Amino acid sequence: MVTLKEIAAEAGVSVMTVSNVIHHNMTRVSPETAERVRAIIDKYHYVPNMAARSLISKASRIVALLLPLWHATADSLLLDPYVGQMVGMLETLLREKNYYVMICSFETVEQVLSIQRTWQIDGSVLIMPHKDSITRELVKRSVSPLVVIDRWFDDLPMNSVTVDDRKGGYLSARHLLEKGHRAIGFVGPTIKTSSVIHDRYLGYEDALREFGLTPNPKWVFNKRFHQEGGEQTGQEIAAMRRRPTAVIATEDMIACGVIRACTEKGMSVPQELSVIGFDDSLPSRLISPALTTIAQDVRGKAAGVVEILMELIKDPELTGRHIQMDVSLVERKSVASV
Amino acid sequence: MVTLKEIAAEAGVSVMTVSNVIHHNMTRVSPETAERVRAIIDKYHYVPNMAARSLISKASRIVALLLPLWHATADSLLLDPYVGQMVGMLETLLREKNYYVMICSFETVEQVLSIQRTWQIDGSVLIMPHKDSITRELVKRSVSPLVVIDRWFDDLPMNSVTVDDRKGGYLSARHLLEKGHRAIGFVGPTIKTSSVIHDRYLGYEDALREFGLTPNPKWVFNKRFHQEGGEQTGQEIAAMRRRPTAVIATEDMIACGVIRACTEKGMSVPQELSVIGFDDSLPSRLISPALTTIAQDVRGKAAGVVEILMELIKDPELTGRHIQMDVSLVERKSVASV
DNA sequence: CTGAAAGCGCTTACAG
DNA sequence: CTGAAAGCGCTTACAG
Repeated sequence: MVTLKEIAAEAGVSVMTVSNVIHHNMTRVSPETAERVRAIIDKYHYVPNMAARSLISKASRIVALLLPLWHATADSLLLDPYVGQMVGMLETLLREKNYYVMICSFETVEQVLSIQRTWQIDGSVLIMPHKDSITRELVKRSVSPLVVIDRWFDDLPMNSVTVDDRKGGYLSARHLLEKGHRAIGFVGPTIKTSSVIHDRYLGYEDALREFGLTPNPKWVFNKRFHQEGGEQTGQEIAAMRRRPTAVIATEDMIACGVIRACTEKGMSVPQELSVIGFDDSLPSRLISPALTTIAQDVRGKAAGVVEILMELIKDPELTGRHIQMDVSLVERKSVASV
Repeated sequence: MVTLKEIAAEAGVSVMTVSNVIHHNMTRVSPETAERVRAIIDKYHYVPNMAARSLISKASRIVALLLPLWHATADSLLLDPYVGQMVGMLETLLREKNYYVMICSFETVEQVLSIQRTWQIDGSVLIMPHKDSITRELVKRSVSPLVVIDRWFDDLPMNSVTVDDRKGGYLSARHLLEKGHRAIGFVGPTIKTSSVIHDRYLGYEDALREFGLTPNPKWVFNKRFHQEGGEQTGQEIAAMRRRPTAVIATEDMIACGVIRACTEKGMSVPQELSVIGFDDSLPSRLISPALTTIAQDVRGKAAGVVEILMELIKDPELTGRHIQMDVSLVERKSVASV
């Protein structure tokens, strides 16, 4: 590894001068010296030692992407196509801003704080917050600027990018209502623990109310995650005497599971059961019938996160930044008219 | 941030002594002193400054996961479910070994070298190598121990974890032959640039040969990536006068695309066209019919990568470590007998 | 068992 | 325009 000192020696100047050339402080170096130094820098492909810089600046140019370890899924959150997409987008955008990206799965807030302090992390992004209690604690205790994705608490000073979940729930339910459905179910994880799911449920209620309806509790399926949860629900629906004619799912994977299970039980989708997903993730275009779903702008969300993060890094006192992204219905083939 | 110096001051000892306590050099500290120091360390939740450590040790405890930017897909490789899974597994395993994980998408080898040097990266993993030429250059020039996934060059000193691709190709073709198929196509990206695809193709040839057959060039579809490539191919197949009765794809997403396009053109899968994928990734269980595919042990691969990496970090002179993982056929519903 | 000194590679005031 | 000095937080020999 070539160091500033060696470059300085070869150029016959002080390390200070080399440093000034690197930082383009050209008022402090004569053009001739600068050029001579620059040639040597290029010759050795000199790159600065980030550890040394970090030690002085008390910063690191590292952004930590925080991924809660979810006990329900033994494996990393990165298995989720939405998470993969989000991480990929964030990495791309952050690299453009000359930040490095560390991925950190974690179980406890203490672990996060350790990482933030040991590396003097410049900024953190919480992706797929699981339990609200942990998210709240992290918001309060994070020692680096933090942007939370998909969660917002009114009563806490925080920074966040969310999606209009209530509108998402509303749009999907209304779409079904307009197609003539009246028996509309709701499939998702427990409503209690997550405000996101709760908001989508509220939107679903809103739409029903507009048509003078209320949710039928028998058709509200909770505590169901991912594909397995969807399949379980699909089997239950297939076995019902009085079935819903349509369901909305809080996640594409759940919708896929419902469709698979119902299809296997001999029901036809969408003729006998219409299904709407949420996320517009990869699988929604892969399955047949292609899934009608609520699309969120992942690239836009990532851009919002990076924008807020850059502001926070400049001014850590800032707080209360909240970007709420719009959602839209993507009509494909999993909904029929009645 | 609490520093060693502050801890030392409060304990009334030298920084050296605190350092020894932290590193469990208990022969160099009296038990009483150690305990007193430890209490203060705990009280302040002291964590070492990695930048300072890195500066001295010329190491970083950072492993870089290198993701080539593939121009075909504008977005990051992390969109690929296999990549997400691999990154997630590697992160989990590396964290257990007290390494931190940086994700680095890159276009040029120079970019990788810069990152490795600027952070004094301890080890690197190349995921989803795209062009063999870039992979070879990286193998030659990497300034940190490098493990390549899914690619091996006999003529280069390198370290790698691969999958028995030839066997994978063989298994899928033989499965179809045993089900009575004789008109078997092959769908994948260009064979030329990638040894992986080439090996799968060779395995496909092997199986055909056992049955006295040779590939029909009209049914070998190249230059096709991901779902779009699959759909394109599916449309071509649907439009053919003489169609294959089955195809093997080099990637689940391609298989999904073929199935979708053929289904939309009114063909039924598997009755009119049997399809086998490769990877056993998420979508294979999501689509209907569920995809028969070649499964690879991603967790095992990740474990192999970490194992080799740890050896290399201990002894950078080591080379030629190559783990080849077995593959197996996962039978689901996308293959019919003729 | 304990500590003073030197130094990792860089930047930040401060002098000239 | 250029440089000598101090110091970021830690560890590594070396003394006592």
